[in-house]
Amino acid sequence: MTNWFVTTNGDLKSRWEAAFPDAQSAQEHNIESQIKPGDLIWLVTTVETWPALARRLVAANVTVVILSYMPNDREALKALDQGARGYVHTLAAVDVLKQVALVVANQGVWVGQELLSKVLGGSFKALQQRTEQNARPAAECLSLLTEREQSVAIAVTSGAANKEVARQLDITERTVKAHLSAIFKKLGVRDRLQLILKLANNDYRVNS
Amino acid sequence: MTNWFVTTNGDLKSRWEAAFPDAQSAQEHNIESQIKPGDLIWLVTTVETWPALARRLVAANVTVVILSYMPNDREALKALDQGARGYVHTLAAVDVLKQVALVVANQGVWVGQELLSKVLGGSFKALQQRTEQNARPAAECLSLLTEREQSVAIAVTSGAANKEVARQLDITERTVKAHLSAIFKKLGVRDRLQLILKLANNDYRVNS
DNA sequence: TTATATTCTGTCCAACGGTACAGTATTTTT
DNA sequence: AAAAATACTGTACCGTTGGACAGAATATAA
Repeated sequence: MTNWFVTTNGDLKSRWEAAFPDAQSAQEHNIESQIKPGDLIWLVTTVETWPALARRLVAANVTVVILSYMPNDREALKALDQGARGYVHTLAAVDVLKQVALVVANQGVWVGQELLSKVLGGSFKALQQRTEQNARPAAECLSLLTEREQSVAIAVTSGAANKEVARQLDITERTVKAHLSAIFKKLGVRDRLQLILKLANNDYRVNS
Repeated sequence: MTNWFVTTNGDLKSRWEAAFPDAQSAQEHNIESQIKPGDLIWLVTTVETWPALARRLVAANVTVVILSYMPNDREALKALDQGARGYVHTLAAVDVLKQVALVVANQGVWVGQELLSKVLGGSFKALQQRTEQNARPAAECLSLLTEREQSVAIAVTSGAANKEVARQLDITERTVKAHLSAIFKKLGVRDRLQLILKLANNDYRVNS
Protein backbone atom coordinates (compact mmCIF):
# COMPACT_ATOMS: atom_id res chain seq x y z
CA MET A 1 0.00 0.00 0.00
CA THR A 2 1.34 3.36 -1.01
CA ASN A 3 0.32 6.79 0.19
CA TRP A 4 -0.05 9.25 -2.65
CA PHE A 5 -0.45 12.98 -2.17
CA VAL A 6 -2.02 14.62 -5.16
CA THR A 7 -1.64 18.38 -5.41
CA THR A 8 -1.34 20.98 -8.13
CA ASN A 9 2.17 22.01 -7.30
CA GLY A 10 3.69 19.65 -4.79
CA ASP A 11 2.84 21.89 -1.88
CA LEU A 12 3.18 20.94 1.72
CA LYS A 13 5.44 18.05 0.96
CA SER A 14 7.14 18.38 4.31
CA ARG A 15 3.90 17.81 6.12
CA TRP A 16 3.09 14.65 4.20
CA GLU A 17 6.53 13.31 4.86
CA ALA A 18 6.23 14.02 8.53
CA ALA A 19 3.05 11.97 8.63
CA PHE A 20 4.05 9.26 6.17
CA PRO A 21 7.76 9.00 5.45
CA ASP A 22 7.16 6.63 2.55
CA ALA A 23 4.56 8.79 0.89
CA GLN A 24 4.76 9.64 -2.79
CA SER A 25 3.77 12.89 -4.36
CA ALA A 26 1.93 13.04 -7.62
CA GLN A 27 0.13 15.43 -9.80
CA GLU A 28 -3.34 15.38 -11.21
CA HIS A 29 -2.18 14.33 -14.67
CA ASN A 30 0.07 11.47 -13.74
CA ILE A 31 -1.47 9.92 -10.67
CA GLU A 32 -3.78 7.56 -12.47
CA SER A 33 -1.00 5.76 -14.26
CA GLN A 34 0.90 5.07 -11.05
CA ILE A 35 -1.64 3.79 -8.59
CA LYS A 36 -2.20 0.21 -7.56
CA PRO A 37 -5.38 -1.18 -6.03
CA GLY A 38 -5.39 -0.66 -2.29
CA ASP A 39 -3.32 2.49 -2.39
CA LEU A 40 -4.37 5.46 -0.31
CA ILE A 41 -4.76 8.71 -2.21
CA TRP A 42 -4.83 12.06 -0.49
CA LEU A 43 -6.40 14.52 -2.89
CA VAL A 44 -6.36 18.25 -2.27
CA THR A 45 -9.37 20.23 -3.43
CA THR A 46 -7.16 22.85 -5.03
CA VAL A 47 -7.02 20.33 -7.85
CA GLU A 48 -9.88 21.79 -9.82
CA THR A 49 -11.14 18.52 -11.15
CA TRP A 50 -11.01 16.76 -7.82
CA PRO A 51 -14.56 15.39 -7.86
CA ALA A 52 -14.20 13.66 -11.20
CA LEU A 53 -10.70 12.52 -10.38
CA ALA A 54 -11.82 11.17 -7.03
CA ARG A 55 -14.58 9.23 -8.70
CA ARG A 56 -12.21 7.69 -11.21
CA LEU A 57 -9.74 6.81 -8.51
CA VAL A 58 -12.41 5.15 -6.40
CA ALA A 59 -13.46 3.20 -9.45
CA ALA A 60 -9.88 2.04 -9.74
CA ASN A 61 -10.13 0.44 -6.30
CA VAL A 62 -8.06 2.82 -4.32
CA THR A 63 -9.02 4.61 -1.13
CA VAL A 64 -9.45 8.34 -1.47
CA VAL A 65 -9.34 11.00 1.23
CA ILE A 66 -10.16 14.57 0.32
CA LEU A 67 -8.18 17.39 1.86
CA SER A 68 -9.73 20.84 1.89
CA TYR A 69 -8.36 24.18 2.96
CA MET A 70 -11.86 25.39 3.70
CA PRO A 71 -13.97 22.46 4.84
CA ASN A 72 -17.70 22.86 4.60
CA ASP A 73 -20.81 20.75 4.54
CA ARG A 74 -21.52 20.80 0.85
CA GLU A 75 -18.00 19.93 -0.10
CA ALA A 76 -17.96 17.13 2.42
CA LEU A 77 -21.10 15.65 1.00
CA LYS A 78 -19.69 15.95 -2.46
CA ALA A 79 -16.52 14.21 -1.39
CA LEU A 80 -18.40 11.35 0.20
CA ASP A 81 -20.69 11.22 -2.78
CA GLN A 82 -17.72 10.68 -5.06
CA GLY A 83 -16.82 7.71 -2.93
CA ALA A 84 -14.15 9.35 -0.81
CA ARG A 85 -13.61 7.70 2.51
CA GLY A 86 -12.45 10.75 4.36
CA TYR A 87 -12.72 14.51 4.38
CA VAL A 88 -10.20 16.44 6.41
CA HIS A 89 -8.72 19.86 6.72
CA THR A 90 -5.59 20.09 4.60
CA LEU A 91 -3.67 21.49 7.51
CA ALA A 92 -4.82 18.94 10.02
CA ALA A 93 -2.21 17.92 12.53
CA VAL A 94 0.15 15.19 11.48
CA ASP A 95 -1.28 12.95 14.17
CA VAL A 96 -4.73 13.43 12.79
CA LEU A 97 -3.59 12.46 9.33
CA LYS A 98 -2.08 9.28 10.70
CA GLN A 99 -5.32 8.63 12.48
CA VAL A 100 -7.35 9.14 9.36
CA ALA A 101 -5.12 6.74 7.49
CA LEU A 102 -5.71 4.11 10.14
CA VAL A 103 -9.41 4.57 10.01
CA VAL A 104 -9.88 4.42 6.28
CA ALA A 105 -7.48 1.52 6.03
CA ASN A 106 -9.84 -0.36 8.30
CA GLN A 107 -12.93 0.23 6.27
CA GLY A 108 -13.97 3.20 8.33
CA VAL A 109 -15.02 6.64 7.22
CA TRP A 110 -13.55 9.81 8.58
CA VAL A 111 -15.35 13.07 8.93
CA GLY A 112 -14.94 15.59 11.69
CA GLN A 113 -17.39 15.62 14.54
CA GLU A 114 -18.79 19.12 14.03
CA LEU A 115 -19.17 18.41 10.38
CA LEU A 116 -21.07 15.24 10.95
CA SER A 117 -23.51 16.74 13.38
CA LYS A 118 -23.92 19.70 11.09
CA VAL A 119 -24.64 17.51 8.15
CA LEU A 120 -27.01 15.35 10.06
CA GLY A 121 -28.49 18.17 12.08
CA GLY A 122 -31.32 19.09 9.77
CA SER A 123 -32.90 15.70 9.72
CA PHE A 124 -32.66 15.08 13.44
CA LYS A 125 -36.00 16.53 14.35
CA ALA A 126 -37.94 14.52 11.83
CA LEU A 127 -36.07 11.43 12.84
CA GLN A 128 -36.45 12.05 16.54
CA GLN A 129 -40.21 12.12 16.24
CA ARG A 130 -40.01 8.77 14.66
CA THR A 131 -37.77 7.24 17.25
CA GLU A 132 -40.38 5.82 19.49
CA GLN A 133 -40.69 2.14 20.23
CA ASN A 134 -37.33 1.37 21.70
CA ALA A 135 -38.41 -1.47 23.92
CA ARG A 136 -35.88 -4.22 23.46
CA PRO A 137 -36.08 -7.17 25.83
CA ALA A 138 -34.19 -8.92 23.09
CA ALA A 139 -31.33 -8.62 25.51
CA GLU A 140 -32.63 -11.31 27.80
CA CYS A 141 -32.96 -13.69 24.90
CA LEU A 142 -29.50 -12.99 23.65
CA SER A 143 -27.96 -13.40 27.07
CA LEU A 144 -29.12 -17.01 27.03
CA LEU A 145 -26.85 -17.66 24.07
CA THR A 146 -23.15 -18.16 23.86
CA GLU A 147 -21.08 -15.45 22.31
CA ARG A 148 -20.86 -17.19 18.98
CA GLU A 149 -24.51 -18.04 18.98
CA GLN A 150 -25.28 -14.40 19.56
CA SER A 151 -23.28 -13.45 16.52
CA VAL A 152 -25.20 -15.93 14.43
CA ALA A 153 -28.55 -14.88 15.87
CA ILE A 154 -27.91 -11.26 15.15
CA ALA A 155 -26.74 -11.93 11.64
CA VAL A 156 -29.86 -13.96 10.99
CA THR A 157 -31.95 -11.25 12.52
CA SER A 158 -30.65 -8.87 9.93
CA GLY A 159 -32.00 -11.14 7.22
CA ALA A 160 -28.90 -13.04 6.26
CA ALA A 161 -29.07 -16.52 4.77
CA ASN A 162 -26.98 -19.31 6.25
CA LYS A 163 -24.45 -18.96 3.50
CA GLU A 164 -24.13 -15.26 4.17
CA VAL A 165 -23.74 -15.77 7.89
CA ALA A 166 -21.03 -18.31 7.16
CA ARG A 167 -19.18 -15.79 5.04
CA GLN A 168 -19.56 -13.06 7.62
CA LEU A 169 -18.24 -15.15 10.48
CA ASP A 170 -15.77 -17.06 8.34
CA ILE A 171 -17.08 -20.49 9.24
CA THR A 172 -18.80 -23.20 7.20
CA GLU A 173 -22.49 -23.25 6.51
CA ARG A 174 -22.68 -26.44 8.54
CA THR A 175 -21.42 -24.67 11.62
CA VAL A 176 -23.96 -21.93 11.16
CA LYS A 177 -26.63 -24.59 11.11
CA ALA A 178 -25.26 -26.11 14.28
CA HIS A 179 -25.34 -22.78 16.07
CA LEU A 180 -28.80 -22.11 14.78
CA SER A 181 -30.12 -25.43 16.03
CA ALA A 182 -28.76 -24.58 19.46
CA ILE A 183 -30.31 -21.14 19.28
CA PHE A 184 -33.72 -22.48 18.32
CA LYS A 185 -33.64 -24.98 21.13
CA LYS A 186 -32.52 -22.49 23.76
CA LEU A 187 -35.02 -19.84 22.79
CA GLY A 188 -37.80 -22.27 22.05
CA VAL A 189 -38.51 -21.13 18.53
CA ARG A 190 -39.05 -23.32 15.52
CA ASP A 191 -37.19 -21.40 12.82
CA ARG A 192 -35.38 -18.22 11.89
CA LEU A 193 -38.61 -16.38 11.27
CA GLN A 194 -39.82 -16.91 14.79
CA LEU A 195 -36.36 -15.98 15.98
CA ILE A 196 -36.56 -12.66 14.20
CA LEU A 197 -39.98 -12.00 15.63
CA LYS A 198 -38.82 -12.94 19.09
CA LEU A 199 -35.76 -10.75 18.98
CA ALA A 200 -37.79 -7.97 17.42
CA ASN A 201 -40.06 -8.32 20.42
CA ASN A 202 -43.16 -8.83 18.36
CA ASP A 203 -45.62 -11.39 19.50
CA TYR A 204 -45.77 -14.31 17.20
CA ARG A 205 -48.04 -17.13 16.34
CA VAL A 206 -46.62 -20.54 17.05
CA ASN A 207 -49.20 -22.40 15.11
CA SER A 208 -52.91 -22.58 14.61
CA MET B 1 -8.15 7.58 30.92
CA THR B 2 -10.33 4.63 31.84
CA ASN B 3 -12.48 2.46 29.60
CA TRP B 4 -15.88 1.79 31.14
CA PHE B 5 -18.32 -0.76 29.81
CA VAL B 6 -21.85 -0.06 30.86
CA THR B 7 -24.30 -2.95 30.56
CA THR B 8 -27.37 -4.18 32.34
CA ASN B 9 -25.84 -7.40 33.53
CA GLY B 10 -22.13 -7.40 32.91
CA ASP B 11 -22.55 -9.31 29.70
CA LEU B 12 -19.77 -9.96 27.25
CA LYS B 13 -17.12 -9.11 29.75
CA SER B 14 -14.65 -11.42 28.10
CA ARG B 15 -14.88 -9.48 24.89
CA TRP B 16 -14.22 -6.14 26.53
CA GLU B 17 -11.26 -7.58 28.36
CA ALA B 18 -9.85 -8.99 25.19
CA ALA B 19 -10.01 -5.56 23.62
CA PHE B 20 -9.05 -3.52 26.67
CA PRO B 21 -7.42 -5.46 29.50
CA ASP B 22 -7.70 -2.49 31.85
CA ALA B 23 -11.36 -1.89 31.18
CA GLN B 24 -13.83 -1.49 34.02
CA SER B 25 -17.38 -2.73 34.04
CA ALA B 26 -20.19 -0.69 35.47
CA GLN B 27 -23.89 -0.59 35.65
CA GLU B 28 -26.33 2.05 34.68
CA HIS B 29 -26.92 3.19 38.24
CA ASN B 30 -23.37 3.53 39.43
CA ILE B 31 -21.43 4.66 36.41
CA GLU B 32 -21.99 8.36 36.88
CA SER B 33 -20.38 8.46 40.30
CA GLN B 34 -17.21 6.78 39.06
CA ILE B 35 -16.24 8.50 35.86
CA LYS B 36 -13.56 11.10 35.45
CA PRO B 37 -13.37 13.64 32.61
CA GLY B 38 -11.68 12.14 29.59
CA ASP B 39 -12.81 8.62 30.29
CA LEU B 40 -14.19 6.52 27.47
CA ILE B 41 -17.62 5.01 28.11
CA TRP B 42 -18.96 2.12 26.07
CA LEU B 43 -22.70 2.05 26.51
CA VAL B 44 -24.84 -0.83 25.34
CA THR B 45 -28.31 0.00 24.09
CA THR B 46 -29.82 -2.78 26.13
CA VAL B 47 -29.59 -0.25 28.92
CA GLU B 48 -33.07 1.10 28.46
CA THR B 49 -32.25 4.65 29.39
CA TRP B 50 -29.17 4.86 27.21
CA PRO B 51 -30.10 8.06 25.38
CA ALA B 52 -30.58 10.09 28.52
CA LEU B 53 -27.60 8.47 30.18
CA ALA B 54 -25.43 9.14 27.16
CA ARG B 55 -26.43 12.77 27.19
CA ARG B 56 -25.59 13.17 30.86
CA LEU B 57 -22.27 11.42 30.40
CA VAL B 58 -21.35 13.63 27.48
CA ALA B 59 -22.23 16.64 29.58
CA ALA B 60 -19.80 15.31 32.17
CA ASN B 61 -16.99 15.56 29.66
CA VAL B 62 -16.46 11.94 28.89
CA THR B 63 -16.40 10.29 25.50
CA VAL B 64 -19.30 7.99 24.79
CA VAL B 65 -19.54 5.19 22.26
CA ILE B 66 -22.86 3.43 21.78
CA LEU B 67 -22.92 -0.31 21.20
CA SER B 68 -25.99 -1.83 19.59
CA TYR B 69 -26.98 -5.40 18.92
CA MET B 70 -29.13 -4.33 16.04
CA PRO B 71 -27.63 -1.24 14.47
CA ASN B 72 -29.89 0.89 12.36
CA ASP B 73 -29.98 4.37 10.96
CA ARG B 74 -32.36 5.92 13.39
CA GLU B 75 -30.59 4.62 16.42
CA ALA B 76 -27.28 5.80 15.01
CA LEU B 77 -28.64 9.27 14.50
CA LYS B 78 -30.05 9.27 17.97
CA ALA B 79 -26.71 8.18 19.37
CA LEU B 80 -24.87 10.94 17.58
CA ASP B 81 -27.53 13.41 18.58
CA GLN B 82 -26.99 12.58 22.23
CA GLY B 83 -23.38 13.49 21.67
CA ALA B 84 -22.00 10.01 21.29
CA ARG B 85 -18.80 9.86 19.33
CA GLY B 86 -19.23 6.39 18.00
CA TYR B 87 -21.88 3.87 17.11
CA VAL B 88 -20.78 0.30 16.64
CA HIS B 89 -22.14 -3.18 16.58
CA THR B 90 -21.93 -4.70 20.04
CA LEU B 91 -20.31 -7.78 18.64
CA ALA B 92 -17.80 -5.99 16.49
CA ALA B 93 -14.44 -7.68 16.29
CA VAL B 94 -12.00 -6.88 19.04
CA ASP B 95 -9.76 -5.17 16.53
CA VAL B 96 -12.57 -2.93 15.47
CA LEU B 97 -13.25 -1.93 19.05
CA LYS B 98 -9.60 -0.98 19.46
CA GLN B 99 -9.83 1.00 16.27
CA VAL B 100 -12.91 2.83 17.42
CA ALA B 101 -11.20 3.69 20.68
CA LEU B 102 -8.29 5.17 18.79
CA VAL B 103 -10.54 7.22 16.60
CA VAL B 104 -12.75 8.72 19.25
CA ALA B 105 -9.76 9.36 21.47
CA ASN B 106 -8.47 11.56 18.68
CA GLN B 107 -11.55 13.68 18.31
CA GLY B 108 -12.92 11.58 15.49
CA VAL B 109 -16.33 10.13 15.01
CA TRP B 110 -16.85 6.51 14.23
CA VAL B 111 -19.76 5.13 12.30
CA GLY B 112 -19.58 2.21 9.94
CA GLN B 113 -19.00 2.90 6.32
CA GLU B 114 -22.23 1.34 5.23
CA LEU B 115 -24.23 3.34 7.68
CA LEU B 116 -22.60 6.61 6.82
CA SER B 117 -23.00 6.19 3.12
CA LYS B 118 -26.56 5.18 3.72
CA VAL B 119 -27.16 8.31 5.66
CA LEU B 120 -25.06 10.66 3.59
CA GLY B 121 -25.04 8.89 0.28
CA GLY B 122 -26.21 11.04 -2.57
CA SER B 123 -27.55 14.27 -1.17
CA PHE B 124 -29.85 15.83 1.32
CA LYS B 125 -32.82 15.08 -0.83
CA ALA B 126 -31.86 11.48 -1.05
CA LEU B 127 -31.37 11.47 2.69
CA GLN B 128 -34.78 12.85 3.22
CA GLN B 129 -36.32 10.44 0.81
CA ARG B 130 -34.71 7.58 2.55
CA THR B 131 -35.81 8.93 5.87
CA GLU B 132 -39.36 9.34 4.75
CA GLN B 133 -39.31 5.87 3.33
CA ASN B 134 -38.09 4.47 6.57
CA ALA B 135 -40.48 6.59 8.53
CA ARG B 136 -43.63 5.02 7.16
CA PRO B 137 -42.83 1.40 6.69
CA ALA B 138 -45.71 -1.00 6.56
CA ALA B 139 -48.41 1.36 5.42
CA GLU B 140 -46.53 2.60 2.40
CA CYS B 141 -45.35 -0.83 1.34
CA LEU B 142 -48.66 -2.48 1.90
CA SER B 143 -50.49 0.07 -0.19
CA LEU B 144 -48.55 -1.18 -3.18
CA LEU B 145 -50.19 -4.56 -2.78
CA THR B 146 -53.62 -5.81 -3.65
CA GLU B 147 -56.03 -6.62 -0.88
CA ARG B 148 -55.36 -10.30 -1.00
CA GLU B 149 -51.63 -9.80 -1.23
CA GLN B 150 -51.82 -7.63 1.86
CA SER B 151 -53.52 -10.41 3.75
CA VAL B 152 -50.79 -12.82 2.76
CA ALA B 153 -48.05 -10.34 3.57
CA ILE B 154 -49.45 -9.69 7.01
CA ALA B 155 -49.84 -13.37 7.74
CA VAL B 156 -46.27 -14.02 6.69
CA THR B 157 -45.06 -11.10 8.76
CA SER B 158 -46.52 -12.74 11.81
CA GLY B 159 -44.33 -15.73 11.19
CA ALA B 160 -46.69 -18.09 9.44
CA ALA B 161 -45.50 -20.72 6.99
CA ASN B 162 -47.11 -21.03 3.59
CA LYS B 163 -49.23 -23.91 4.75
CA GLU B 164 -50.50 -21.91 7.68
CA VAL B 165 -51.30 -18.91 5.54
CA ALA B 166 -53.20 -21.19 3.21
CA ARG B 167 -55.27 -22.52 6.10
CA GLN B 168 -55.90 -19.05 7.46
CA LEU B 169 -57.09 -17.65 4.15
CA ASP B 170 -58.69 -20.88 3.05
CA ILE B 171 -56.77 -21.16 -0.20
CA THR B 172 -54.21 -23.65 -1.44
CA GLU B 173 -50.57 -23.41 -0.65
CA ARG B 174 -49.93 -22.86 -4.33
CA THR B 175 -51.98 -19.69 -4.29
CA VAL B 176 -50.11 -18.43 -1.30
CA LYS B 177 -46.91 -18.90 -3.26
CA ALA B 178 -48.33 -17.02 -6.19
CA HIS B 179 -49.29 -14.09 -4.01
CA LEU B 180 -45.93 -14.16 -2.34
CA SER B 181 -44.07 -14.08 -5.63
CA ALA B 182 -46.07 -11.01 -6.60
CA ILE B 183 -45.35 -9.42 -3.25
CA PHE B 184 -41.62 -10.05 -3.49
CA LYS B 185 -41.52 -8.60 -6.95
CA LYS B 186 -43.52 -5.51 -6.07
CA LEU B 187 -41.57 -4.73 -2.93
CA GLY B 188 -38.23 -5.73 -4.34
CA VAL B 189 -37.32 -8.24 -1.67
CA ARG B 190 -35.84 -11.68 -2.20
CA ASP B 191 -37.72 -13.72 0.39
CA ARG B 192 -40.09 -13.65 3.34
CA LEU B 193 -37.30 -12.76 5.71
CA GLN B 194 -36.50 -9.57 3.89
CA LEU B 195 -40.21 -8.93 3.67
CA ILE B 196 -40.55 -9.12 7.42
CA LEU B 197 -37.62 -6.81 7.89
CA LYS B 198 -39.01 -4.38 5.36
CA LEU B 199 -42.45 -4.33 6.89
CA ALA B 200 -40.91 -4.15 10.34
CA ASN B 201 -38.94 -1.15 9.11
CA ASN B 202 -35.73 -2.77 10.05
CA ASP B 203 -33.97 -3.42 6.79
CA TYR B 204 -30.48 -2.72 8.02
CA ARG B 205 -27.89 -5.28 7.11
CA VAL B 206 -25.07 -5.96 9.45
CA ASN B 207 -21.63 -6.29 8.04
CA SER B 208 -20.81 -6.98 4.45
C1' DT C 1 -65.78 -5.36 -26.53
C1' DT C 2 -61.29 -6.00 -25.92
C1' DA C 3 -57.93 -5.39 -22.49
C1' DT C 4 -56.19 -5.32 -17.82
C1' DA C 5 -56.20 -6.56 -13.07
C1' DT C 6 -57.25 -9.72 -9.60
C1' DT C 7 -57.82 -14.18 -7.62
C1' DC C 8 -57.17 -18.87 -7.78
C1' DT C 9 -54.97 -23.39 -9.17
C1' DG C 10 -51.67 -26.94 -11.27
C1' DT C 11 -46.79 -29.55 -11.89
C1' DC C 12 -41.92 -29.65 -11.78
C1' DC C 13 -37.44 -28.50 -9.85
C1' DA C 14 -33.39 -26.36 -7.79
C1' DA C 15 -32.02 -24.20 -3.68
C1' DC C 16 -32.52 -23.51 1.06
C1' DG C 17 -33.46 -24.72 5.94
C1' DG C 18 -33.50 -27.71 9.84
C1' DT C 19 -32.52 -32.13 12.00
C1' DA C 20 -30.34 -36.67 12.93
C1' DC C 21 -27.01 -39.20 13.44
C1' DA C 22 -22.09 -38.49 13.53
C1' DG C 23 -17.18 -36.63 15.00
C1' DT C 24 -12.70 -33.60 16.87
C1' DA C 25 -10.41 -29.91 19.47
C1' DT C 26 -10.16 -26.60 23.03
C1' DT C 27 -11.46 -24.45 27.19
C1' DT C 28 -13.86 -24.21 31.52
C1' DT C 29 -15.94 -26.21 35.49
C1' DT C 30 -16.41 -29.56 38.98
C1' DA D 1 -8.63 -36.01 36.43
C1' DA D 2 -13.13 -36.25 34.74
C1' DA D 3 -17.09 -33.86 33.07
C1' DA D 4 -19.30 -30.22 30.77
C1' DA D 5 -19.47 -26.50 27.72
C1' DT D 6 -18.00 -24.31 23.56
C1' DA D 7 -16.69 -24.08 18.72
C1' DC D 8 -16.29 -26.31 14.55
C1' DT D 9 -17.07 -29.71 10.55
C1' DG D 10 -19.04 -33.84 7.84
C1' DT D 11 -22.86 -36.63 5.36
C1' DA D 12 -27.47 -37.61 4.69
C1' DC D 13 -32.38 -36.89 4.77
C1' DC D 14 -36.62 -34.42 4.04
C1' DG D 15 -39.74 -30.71 4.27
C1' DT D 16 -40.12 -25.81 2.76
C1' DT D 17 -39.53 -22.22 -0.31
C1' DG D 18 -39.56 -19.72 -4.47
C1' DG D 19 -39.42 -19.59 -9.40
C1' DA D 20 -40.50 -21.48 -14.07
C1' DC D 21 -43.30 -22.67 -17.15
C1' DA D 22 -48.18 -22.89 -17.00
C1' DG D 23 -53.93 -22.13 -17.23
C1' DA D 24 -58.84 -20.44 -15.86
C1' DA D 25 -62.69 -17.40 -13.84
C1' DT D 26 -64.39 -12.93 -12.64
C1' DA D 27 -64.51 -8.08 -12.25
C1' DT D 28 -63.15 -3.55 -13.77
C1' DA D 29 -61.41 -0.16 -17.13
C1' DA D 30 -60.48 1.63 -21.71
